[in-house]
Amino acid sequence: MLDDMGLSIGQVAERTGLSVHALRFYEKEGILARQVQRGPGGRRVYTQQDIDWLRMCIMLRMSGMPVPEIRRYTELVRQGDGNELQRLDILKEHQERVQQQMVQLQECMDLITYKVGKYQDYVNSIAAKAVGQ
Amino acid sequence: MLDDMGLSIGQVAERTGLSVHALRFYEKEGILARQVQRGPGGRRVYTQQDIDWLRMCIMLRMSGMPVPEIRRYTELVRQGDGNELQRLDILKEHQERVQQQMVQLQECMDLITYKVGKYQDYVNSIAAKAVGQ
DNA sequence: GCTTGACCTAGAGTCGGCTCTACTTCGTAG
DNA sequence: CTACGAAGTAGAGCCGACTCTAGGTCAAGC
Repeated sequence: MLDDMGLSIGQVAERTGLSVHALRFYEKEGILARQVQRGPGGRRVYTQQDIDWLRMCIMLRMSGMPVPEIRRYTELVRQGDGNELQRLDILKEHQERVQQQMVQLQECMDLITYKVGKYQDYVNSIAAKAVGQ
Repeated sequence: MLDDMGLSIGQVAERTGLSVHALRFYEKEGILARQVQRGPGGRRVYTQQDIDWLRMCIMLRMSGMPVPEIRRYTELVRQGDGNELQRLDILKEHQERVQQQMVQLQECMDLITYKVGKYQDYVNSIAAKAVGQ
């Protein structure tokens, strides 16, 4: 174990649900807001801030933002103040896509629910017949 | 052009938004409810029913059902009456997954909306300052 | 002093879902 | 008759996002 501010890659994996492989992959892909510190033996030492950032990245990924776009966003954040408008653009664009995704998903859900209803009725009617015999 | 009940693969591609490649791929994967008919020269001839089925498959795919599971469902339908309970199970399970997906997506949306709001405020405040100068 | 386990790197492999290539066969238009 | 376009087949290739392998370092415990 490391001191209370420093977490090993294994601990971060536990806390975020990502695999250690994925964590190294994300770092290589440049989607960590700050350079990960290294401890003795070249081991990665993560902070709570890294975890917070990762959790946001996980949200972005879950909602379908591709890794390269997360990288672009990360780079803006790394560059510091002055590019908030660009960050906002990326987020708004993604928001739009997520919105569309949700609409689509709802349409699918409606169809599935309709079919489930139909099959349920049918199955029930068969069961009723069997009982009524 | 074929007579009014028969559609070529190109026409089906247009009508469904799938590529002709995807249509052949779907057929090879066994996710067409009925064997596609063949016309002169071995060309595929689709019916309106095929299109309807494809549209449903598209919905299932869009909502994340993997091809092998669509195939399982398709096989049940092809087998005909008597397995409605199994079909219902597949649909219900998928419904559950879609439901979870929607919840997750909503969570992501909430975070994104929160961030967009924050950045918007910030950007507005900068703009206001610039005007006020 | 040897094993174990968590970590390191570089790079190869996997998986799903198409997408594309190469080559052939038609039917129609010029 | 030649060319074109749309179709056919079999199978290779691609892309994204991991995931895993091989081979190595190092500290702690037996």
